[in-house]
Amino acid sequence: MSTEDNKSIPEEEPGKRSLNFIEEKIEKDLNNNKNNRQVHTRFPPEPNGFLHIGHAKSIVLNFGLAKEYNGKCNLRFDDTNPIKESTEYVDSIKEDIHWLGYDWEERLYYASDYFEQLYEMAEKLIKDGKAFVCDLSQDQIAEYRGTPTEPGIESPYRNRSIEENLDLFRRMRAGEFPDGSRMLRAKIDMSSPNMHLRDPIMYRIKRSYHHRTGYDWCIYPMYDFAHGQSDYIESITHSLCTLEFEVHRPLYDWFLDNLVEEGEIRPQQIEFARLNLSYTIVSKRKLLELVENDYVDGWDDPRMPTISGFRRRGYTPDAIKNFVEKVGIAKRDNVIDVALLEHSIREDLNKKAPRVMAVLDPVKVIIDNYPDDTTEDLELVNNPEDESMGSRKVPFSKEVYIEKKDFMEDPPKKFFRMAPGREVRLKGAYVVKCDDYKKDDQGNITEIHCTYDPQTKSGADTSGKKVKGTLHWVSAPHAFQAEVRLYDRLFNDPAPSSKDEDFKAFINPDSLKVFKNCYLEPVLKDAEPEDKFQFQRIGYFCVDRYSEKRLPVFNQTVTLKDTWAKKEKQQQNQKKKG
RNA sequence: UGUCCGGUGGUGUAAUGGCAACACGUCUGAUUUUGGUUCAGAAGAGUCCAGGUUCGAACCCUGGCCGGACAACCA
Repeated sequence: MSTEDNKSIPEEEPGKRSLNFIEEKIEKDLNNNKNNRQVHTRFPPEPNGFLHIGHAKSIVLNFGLAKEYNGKCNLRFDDTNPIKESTEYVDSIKEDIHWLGYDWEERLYYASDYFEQLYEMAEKLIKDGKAFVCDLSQDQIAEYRGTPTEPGIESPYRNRSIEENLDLFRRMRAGEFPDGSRMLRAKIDMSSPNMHLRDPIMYRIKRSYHHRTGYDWCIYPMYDFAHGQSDYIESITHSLCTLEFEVHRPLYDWFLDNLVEEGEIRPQQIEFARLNLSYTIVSKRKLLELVENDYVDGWDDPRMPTISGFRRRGYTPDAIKNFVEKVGIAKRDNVIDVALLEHSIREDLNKKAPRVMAVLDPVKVIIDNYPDDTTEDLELVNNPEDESMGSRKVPFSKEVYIEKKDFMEDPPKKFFRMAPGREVRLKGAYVVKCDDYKKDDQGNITEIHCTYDPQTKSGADTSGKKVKGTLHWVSAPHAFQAEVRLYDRLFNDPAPSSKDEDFKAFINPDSLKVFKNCYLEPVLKDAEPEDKFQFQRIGYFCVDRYSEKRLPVFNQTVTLKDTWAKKEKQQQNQKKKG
């Protein structure tokens, strides 16, 4: 560094993107030969709910950093509160992480694996005079703790002898005292401006079945006494968590100061901002509320911002990972525009999803000059973005269905679709002209009559005709019926959880629309659950996870971008205002 | 009226003492047998404010202002 006199212009390194603040910190540690130049992270979920998009950020960060720096990332379940945790959640979490494409190899751990070691550490602190058994009630504890602006006062039990503390703590473990009657506290500083340092609770008595240790324990460590030491036990070098744990860091360090042995790897906690998404809630507690009160169809409802919800909705792991990478890592509070998520899935599916035709809200079109008993097998490409995806045969006949929305009796001038006297192309087939239509008593269009121009056959057009609009369609006799579910955002408000009102007041009543009589082209009969398609001109769809062959169900992942719909909407809004 | 952490286009993220960049979104236009994709382009911040240091400050210093976190035997 000292010989850097000639200010050489820094070489442009095109492959090197700018580092986020955590990567910078890691590289600094690496340069200082800290932790034997190892990088070891962990993803530490509590198994008390399903993983959501916010966890995806943490997963991508922790596993991604390990990969980037040739290190390892553990999966550790932070299971120190048995009353909220269960193996159902453990299983779902493991499945979601694997689905995203990450692997903890043989490093699957549980904080409950360390209960015995944690207990030993607690005894050590007692013996060192740094922890004591306190008999204060819950209310008294709160009272003695003070407030953020006023210091607390010391517990009358704070100065028990080491022998008495040790005896009492052992008897706590042995089950001699009722739940809540005593606890073990760290002896730190009741007047600290940091609330977390005011003799924090280390252990509480709680008789409850634990999903892994059963009834072996009746005392359980608190998060603060478990997390840092678990990191230490696993030789974690960089312990990443979200901003709300920033105030816990002095306590994290205090325990480590008193427990870490010479020469051992000492983990450091680094905090980053959690991910917030507009129009959605990312809070396990609130998501649980939606599930328990049947606002949604379980944790994996396609409207849920859970990993399993996105999966059922048709999102891909790549889209989620790309999204999270685009969002970045920093320390300021943020709200990500849900449009960025939608952009990520469209970007991915545009490359991967085969195109098919499906009519969601059908109206019949009869091509009067087309022969009665003829079926043509038309060849359509599966994906114009990727020739290697080949092509397929699509049957065409005298009667087809098109979308009701694609016909207007009296269209505005920029409407490029079917209308009386107008010509449009049926995608991959012919140009047809609308001659006539029928209506029922309520004025609904029931039938549209057209003539086709045989010269305009797709790929062999000799007519030289240019038409503005191209419609998707399915041949009526060949179509099969399916249910299609359209999803919209679950909440109407851009920030449903930041208001004084109950977040449930912002639930969008139209977040799910079910179309039961949709007609799909024949290839879709063979589709398997989770298969993904682009329904041309509509959006991306996938076969529902629980779909059955008898009556298949397709979920809309996301719409195609639709500049026509956008213009319509803007005009409507202007009319309302004007 | 405490401690800690943050304030850069509408949103998110860069620039680490040297021309404020990239992505999403928005708006034009072209291409298109998907009103998709693709392509070309535009608008939009002078970096919360005020001082200071410096030839030069988004970046360093001082003081404000604004926002967030913290008072569960939750994590």
